Amino acid sequence: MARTGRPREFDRQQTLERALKLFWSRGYGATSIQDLVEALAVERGSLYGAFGDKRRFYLEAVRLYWEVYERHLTAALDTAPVLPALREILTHPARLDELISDRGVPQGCLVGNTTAELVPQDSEATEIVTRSYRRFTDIVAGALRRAQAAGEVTDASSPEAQAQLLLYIVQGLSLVSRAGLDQSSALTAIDTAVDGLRA
Amino acid sequence: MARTGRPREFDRQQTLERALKLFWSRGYGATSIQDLVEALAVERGSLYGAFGDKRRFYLEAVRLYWEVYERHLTAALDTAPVLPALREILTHPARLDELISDRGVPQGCLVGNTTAELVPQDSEATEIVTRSYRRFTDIVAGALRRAQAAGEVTDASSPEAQAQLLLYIVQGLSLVSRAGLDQSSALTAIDTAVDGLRA
DNA sequence: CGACTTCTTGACTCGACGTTCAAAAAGTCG
DNA sequence: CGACTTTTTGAACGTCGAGTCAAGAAGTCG
Repeated sequence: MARTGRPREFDRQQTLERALKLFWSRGYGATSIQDLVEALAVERGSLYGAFGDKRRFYLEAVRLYWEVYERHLTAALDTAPVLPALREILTHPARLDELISDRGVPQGCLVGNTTAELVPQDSEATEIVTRSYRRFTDIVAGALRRAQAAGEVTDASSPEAQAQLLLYIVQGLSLVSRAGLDQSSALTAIDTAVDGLRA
Repeated sequence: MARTGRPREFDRQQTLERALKLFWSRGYGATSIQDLVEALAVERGSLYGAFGDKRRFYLEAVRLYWEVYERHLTAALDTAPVLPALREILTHPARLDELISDRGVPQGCLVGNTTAELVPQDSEATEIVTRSYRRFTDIVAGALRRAQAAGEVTDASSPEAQAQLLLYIVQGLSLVSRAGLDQSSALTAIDTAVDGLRA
């Protein structure tokens, strides 16, 4: 099956990453196709050709966001001890360095933003978000289970309950931070949470 | 100062409350003036006359939302012991019974939704949201301080840090719940959080 | 080269949205 | 009643957004 026809002039992956940044900082509804055309330097028709309509484009960006985040999460928690890694994860709820190397960090977590804007009305978005949350708790619970067995984390609660609580904290922090972050009070709150897990 | 002119035919407060419900369930951007006209049974011009433009209308609804929530919060925490009340608050993050007596509960917390949608772009929304979060932590920290003094809550962390953490948890729970709530796992996570505060 | 396929470009369509406005209606005040 | 004020009503306006499309460009294949 030979590839024929005029070759694409832009890098699809790179364009998707740039679109992700824009969607991330402005949200789905507030980002117009025109904004994307200007920011990505790709004409409307080409975007439609490569990514489908706006909704599909956005959902693909969200999936990419989560893939990157999940890689970071898994890597960070694949070490002992777990609590310092957890603290790091809570401290940088949206630090996807690979994607945001240049500008300042966009606001909040894209999965959380999607939850606020499209869930539950959009069923496909709901599915993506639900799966992402599920993955988060599975990965974190796994790490906590090992840490409980190692005596690092208290077994007063199940790893699943602890992981669920951590999901709430990450998402809450990520959301509330949009309104302006008092770093020191956020850090002491995070320490309070982490200390609560200590055996 | 006599009131003259044609009297208003609709109840401003009641209309504001109904608009609040609509904004709450659909969000700011996704709620059109036409939606409001139909749901409130008030014509466009009358809405503009009574509430100003859409943005002012929405912000007034958010302010009302917070006033009601703050009353509930203050009342709930004005008792000892504090932890059961806190558990209740976490369990019903958006239970404003006065406003939503009929239909099902709209999704999430309106202040949190506003944060995701308008903050930080809209400075007035940012101000309202910031003040609401500040009030929450002040009220909760006050209750926790009394509870620490009474020996009910651990003093391993400051009341302020504990309150900040609780803000994250409430907002995170409220947000994540939009994607579908597994009641039992949410409850055990909440219990994990509350148990972590126990002295 | 010539047929074929895919991508590019930007003008265009079409609907939805927030907002305005003029005329009529319904009160108060003297 | 008649002057005055405010509200009601719904049509109209201008803007903007998502999505389409036709014509041309740039490749591959035989």
